Amino acid sequence: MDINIKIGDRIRELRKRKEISQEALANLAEVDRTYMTKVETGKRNVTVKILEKIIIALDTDFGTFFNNNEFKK
Amino acid sequence: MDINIKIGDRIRELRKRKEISQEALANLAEVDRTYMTKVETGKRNVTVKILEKIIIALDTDFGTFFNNNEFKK
DNA sequence: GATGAAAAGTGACTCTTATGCCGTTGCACA
DNA sequence: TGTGCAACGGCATAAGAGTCACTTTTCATC
Repeated sequence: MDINIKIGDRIRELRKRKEISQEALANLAEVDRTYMTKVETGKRNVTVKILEKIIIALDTDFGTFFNNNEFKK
Repeated sequence: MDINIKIGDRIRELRKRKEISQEALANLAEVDRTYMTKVETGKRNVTVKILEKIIIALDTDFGTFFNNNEFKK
């Protein structure tokens, strides 16, 4: 599966777990609300810096974010 | 520490473990040799797709790549 | 120590794409 | 029928991807 879709799915999963909206997460990560939609739906190929902002906004870290079966070969 | 430097360091670590040159890794990942240098030294803010190519070239996966103390908060 | 080759790093450049920001739409539900 | 949330398309601009000529470092061998 496409890596951007996997990442979008993972962001959505962690966001729902926190019970916040895309807009709230976007504000925490300091990115645009409509951009966050595109990231979650796998339509954007994000850079590491942006992904870091989102991961921090989700109150987690890269190790935890990628510690998921979808990211194991 | 800057996330791009952390990632560059991690790539270097795994590359050395495989005992191959930047050029060899660059060829495997299908990126330019000088581009690989810049990634390893943290001078590029790579996109997820490029990082994926490098991770695959290193014969690993995202889960393993980020399963490292540098990526835990 | 000198020397040469392989490996790694740098600066500058073009081309491509990520990012930020619009307006608008669809949906659920009070 | 209005409000919150999510998704879409398009555009401008900033920044990433890709490449080249050149320099510096590394290191084995003399």
